[in-house]
Amino acid sequence: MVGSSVLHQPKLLIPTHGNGLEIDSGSKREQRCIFLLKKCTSVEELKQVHAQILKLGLFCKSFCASNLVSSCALSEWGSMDYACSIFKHIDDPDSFDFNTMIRGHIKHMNLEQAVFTYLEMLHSGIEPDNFTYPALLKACTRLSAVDQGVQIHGQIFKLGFVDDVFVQNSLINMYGKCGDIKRSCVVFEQMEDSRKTIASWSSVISAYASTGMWSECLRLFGEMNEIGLRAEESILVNVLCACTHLGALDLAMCTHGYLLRNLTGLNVIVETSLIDVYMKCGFADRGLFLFEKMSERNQMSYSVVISGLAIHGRAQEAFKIFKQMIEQGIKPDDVIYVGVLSACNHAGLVEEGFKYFDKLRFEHRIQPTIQHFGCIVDLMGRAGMIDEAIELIKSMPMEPNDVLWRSLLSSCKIHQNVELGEFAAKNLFQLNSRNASDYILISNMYAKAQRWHDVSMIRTEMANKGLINQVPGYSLVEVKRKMYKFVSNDTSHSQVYEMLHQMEWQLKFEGYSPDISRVLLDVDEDEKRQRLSSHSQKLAIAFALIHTSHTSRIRIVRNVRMCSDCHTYTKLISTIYEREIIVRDRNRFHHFKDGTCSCGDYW
DNA sequence: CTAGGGTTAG
Repeated sequence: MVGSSVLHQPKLLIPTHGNGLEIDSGSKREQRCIFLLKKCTSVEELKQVHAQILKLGLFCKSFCASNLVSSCALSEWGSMDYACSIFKHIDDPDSFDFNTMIRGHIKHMNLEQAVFTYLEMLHSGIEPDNFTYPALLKACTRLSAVDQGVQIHGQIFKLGFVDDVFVQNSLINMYGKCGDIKRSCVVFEQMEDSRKTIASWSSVISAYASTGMWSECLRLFGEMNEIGLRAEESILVNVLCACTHLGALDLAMCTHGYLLRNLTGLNVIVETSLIDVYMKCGFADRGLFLFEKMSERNQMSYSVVISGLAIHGRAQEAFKIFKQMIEQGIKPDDVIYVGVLSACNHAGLVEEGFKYFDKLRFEHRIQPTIQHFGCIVDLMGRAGMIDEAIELIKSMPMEPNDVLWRSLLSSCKIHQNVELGEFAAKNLFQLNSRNASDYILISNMYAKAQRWHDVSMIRTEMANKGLINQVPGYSLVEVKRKMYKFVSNDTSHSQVYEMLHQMEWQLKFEGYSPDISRVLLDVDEDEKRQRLSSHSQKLAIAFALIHTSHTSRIRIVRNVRMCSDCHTYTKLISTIYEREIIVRDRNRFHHFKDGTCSCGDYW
């Protein structure tokens, strides 16, 4: 390395002999020192410059010591131990020196040390300045210590740094990362638009993203564009993430285009986000295509592809890529195993599920999480191995959660095992579920077993708990880059009902009759039929049929699982209207085409 | 004549 060979000959850098020293003016020598410090690429080199600074008696002059500390504490190659030892020798450290040390500790994740240094600073009578607070707030962010953050916010007020734009950005970010979206927003709203920097937008958008407020995230992104600010990479990654969760494929594609037009190359994070968004918005082939031509892949990239294929029910491909990953020397972690096991799940591959569950524990020595157990319990239950599933639940090192009991209940419904279904339901309700769909599940079980008395008991219980007419289900559909939301019995789009009517006529010709036996409401048959026909998914499909071109695919995102009537209905619609309909429900994708569904009616 | 502040994926 050029740098180090030069440093082995100190006299070339700082003339310590002959006239060199006397001729150079003092300021020049100090500037030379600072210049050298900037050029250091290792602690070893820094030590040599340090030695020369001491030898020349420059330590106490013109920020030499400060520069030594900052170079050592903040560089990629830095060492906090060494930085501390230099820092100790500074007789009268100023706020800059303390700030540097605090930032160094944070960079090296010694967060307690950072706070300690801050206290030391106060103790020495050095006033914190507007550079101190962003650093401290960063420490709070890392520690998720919102209470301390609030305290610091108070001090910022007192000391009058509250109008500093960097301090404000740090506050927005800190509150956001600590999950206090409200406070985060308050700081953001208090800034004048003209003073908001790209960092302010970035912080608030990522705050919304980390809280899962995806629509808000996109709304702010839109506002930012209106102001005329150009989005940067990290914001676009958050936007993609929002698209993933909302199923906004068109917007994701625009964002992809924007990235290609405005950046010279896409890094791993951006590429991984793109793959994820395509996979989870029902465009698996494009996600796969991007994955294949990635130049650099990491654990995350494999993870999104595997879990993406899983929700599309493409288990064999997921297994293949999992194998490739291991061959590449990338270790699977617990999240990737959730992907692999859920691939087994969505395809009903019981043997493979057991195989991977063993591999996870015994080959890769990962502690199974409740999600892994959840996959296996679901797999067993749906294969009819309900007793075995219960044994597994009993053997778990952790308490079973609602997801597990719900899955078991649903398996009992499928296999008509009312006795164990009641057991599962009892456990589920002990976890204080106020989920109307859970009651519907158990009532469906009774209905299937023709136990009408129990059905009505459940109905009464629901009414007592105020769960009737709760409308939890919705369907989102994207038309011309906007997401439209439908809930059951939505009357806000009158056109849709005309369309539905027309669709029903066509469906009748195909031999469809609505399955009203599971509608739990205490209403007459006509009303039941009416309720069923206005399920949100049907409304969304009708809306899309009206407003999109005949050749385009219809994509729907749901927050709950599909009812079997909607499933049958959608299969038929895909034939009658010759449209591909892709529905993402809470669990997975259903790809309807020519009267069949990619899930093979197993879901 | 000094250095330093926000942010990106399962």
